[in-house]
Amino acid sequence: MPFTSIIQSFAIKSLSELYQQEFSTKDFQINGTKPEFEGDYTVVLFALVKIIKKSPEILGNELGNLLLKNYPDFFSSFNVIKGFLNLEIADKPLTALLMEHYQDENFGKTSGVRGQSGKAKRVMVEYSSPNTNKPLHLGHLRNIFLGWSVAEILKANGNEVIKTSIVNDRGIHICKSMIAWQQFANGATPDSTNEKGDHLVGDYYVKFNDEYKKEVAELMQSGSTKEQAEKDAPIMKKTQKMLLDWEQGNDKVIELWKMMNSWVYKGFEETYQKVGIDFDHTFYESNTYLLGKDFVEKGLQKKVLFKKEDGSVWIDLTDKNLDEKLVLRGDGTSVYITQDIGLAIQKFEEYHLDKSIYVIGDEQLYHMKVLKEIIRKLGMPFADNIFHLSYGMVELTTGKMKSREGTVVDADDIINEMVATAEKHTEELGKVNDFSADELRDLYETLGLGAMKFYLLRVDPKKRMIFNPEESIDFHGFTGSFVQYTYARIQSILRKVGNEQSSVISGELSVTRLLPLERQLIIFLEKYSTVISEAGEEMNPSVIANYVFNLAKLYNSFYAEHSVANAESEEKKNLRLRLSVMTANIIKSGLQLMGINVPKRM
RNA sequence: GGCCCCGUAGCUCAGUGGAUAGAGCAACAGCCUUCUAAGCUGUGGGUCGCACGUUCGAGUCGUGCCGGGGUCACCA
Repeated sequence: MPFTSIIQSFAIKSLSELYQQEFSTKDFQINGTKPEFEGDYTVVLFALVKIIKKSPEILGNELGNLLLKNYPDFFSSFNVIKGFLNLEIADKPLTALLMEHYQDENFGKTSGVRGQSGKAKRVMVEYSSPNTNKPLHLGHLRNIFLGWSVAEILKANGNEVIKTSIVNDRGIHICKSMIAWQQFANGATPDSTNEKGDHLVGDYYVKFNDEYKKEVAELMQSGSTKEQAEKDAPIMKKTQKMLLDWEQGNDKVIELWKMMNSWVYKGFEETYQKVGIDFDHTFYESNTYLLGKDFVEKGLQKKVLFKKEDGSVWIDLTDKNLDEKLVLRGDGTSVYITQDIGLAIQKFEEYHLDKSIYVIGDEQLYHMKVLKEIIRKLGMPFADNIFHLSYGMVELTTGKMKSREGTVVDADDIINEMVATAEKHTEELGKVNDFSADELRDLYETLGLGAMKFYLLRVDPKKRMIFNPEESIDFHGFTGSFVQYTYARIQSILRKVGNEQSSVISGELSVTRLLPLERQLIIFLEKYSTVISEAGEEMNPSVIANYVFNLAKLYNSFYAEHSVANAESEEKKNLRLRLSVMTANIIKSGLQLMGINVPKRM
């Protein structure tokens, strides 16, 4: 049980003893004590004043005295300032915590499935969800790292998690790349051009738009209106024809489609592997896009949906401030939301989910609200367990990224750049000159990817972020590298004392008096379980990023102040070694929840 | 225009209704013959967009306004 919960239950018991009535956790709160005051935890007394009708000073002193008397092993002292009862934890529970958990690599995590208090047990997290007409960019990376990390955090909270992606592999935009390739590529393939497949296909998507613009301009010059020109442009007509051919299963078109998509998948897979993320299952839109139609039929029967004269089907959500929304075209073909309805339901039915999470940008908030509302109106009991984990767009200092205009930060480019920057920094410092080529490559990737993932995850997901391509991502300060560096430092100490495996630190802890930085560190380490559950509750990896950074900072202060290997006594050395091992374990564990590895040396 | 999100130091961001609002970057001043200086210590820098309101107490909650963004397609 976390310290705050322990203190809370102690306080409840002592309060009941003092004032002969029942108290609950809602009657008062426990905070960490502000650094400028003496103590570790603070009971905020104001709320109790109303219940007990005594001044905060009297109340605080009565409670403090009784807590000290009832739990002399747990508390060592207290003070009351204004409405705050500050409690200092005794050294004993702190050293006991250290003894018990310093080697525990799963400290703070919940093992097994958690069943209490209605928490979801079986959770699907959908992320990445790319289109197959262009390569991944920086915005996708935010999505991917966020989704992957949230999945790991939910696992650490005791949930069973299924990671999925839906690949948008059909539709007019795919046909654009295909047409442009037919027209301009002269049969170029990834092999013949030595280009990554997703980039090759993306090039022809851009090429399509160039050509399209050109044709529209020409038509307008010979007298067409803009609107008419956009309809008449030959390349657009060919593309629309191709989409129809695809839907009718035209062999040649399907063959081309399969070939180009396979290039893209190979390219995506390469990128996923490089950044170390994975999926348990992948859905393809070409398999799911017809799914929703049955439910539209059902909705019509139930009178949840209605048909207009032209045959198009709609849902009226004006009561929810969401307007009317089209769910099926007049010609009976699906729109975006039709297939989403089908897949959303299929997910729950096939996987028996307790919760279905979609990691999608906040531009689709409206869409996801509508989706949820439609499913609710269709009478599906799980509608409330659909959760849109929305995140802000990544923008550039020069404005939005637009793949059609080529103003995107390409995922592969930025990854390579980060790894290269890590290499440059490492060479300048010259601390690992004895590493083999393989070890160096691993280290550069650990550092480069670590910096990038930390950068994208350290901010609250719902905030949009602005990336300046001129300034590369930092390796100092509030960064992945800083945290990794702290880990490497600790490994260095352990190597020095011959305990690299961290398993042969011996001796009981008999230290009677902890120094301020030592106790601060232990108390901070203890918070880790609370941090994991908060991150899970909020589905927010930045909670972990902030914690792990502050832990590293605290350890570095401790490191500068006190020697571990040459401590003033054997007892102190023992204590500090354990403290270091536990810090390293938690850094490693926390970074792993963000998909970041730790280096032994850097 | 309707609905949704954001507004905290020069910049990027933290801050479960609680004490004198905190980090990082940038600037300045110190610290490597002692466990990795990708580090540590210190200094300067704030009308928490504005105004009312709720409360013992508001950066945090409510209402209104101002500024920025998103969205409201028979696109995906």
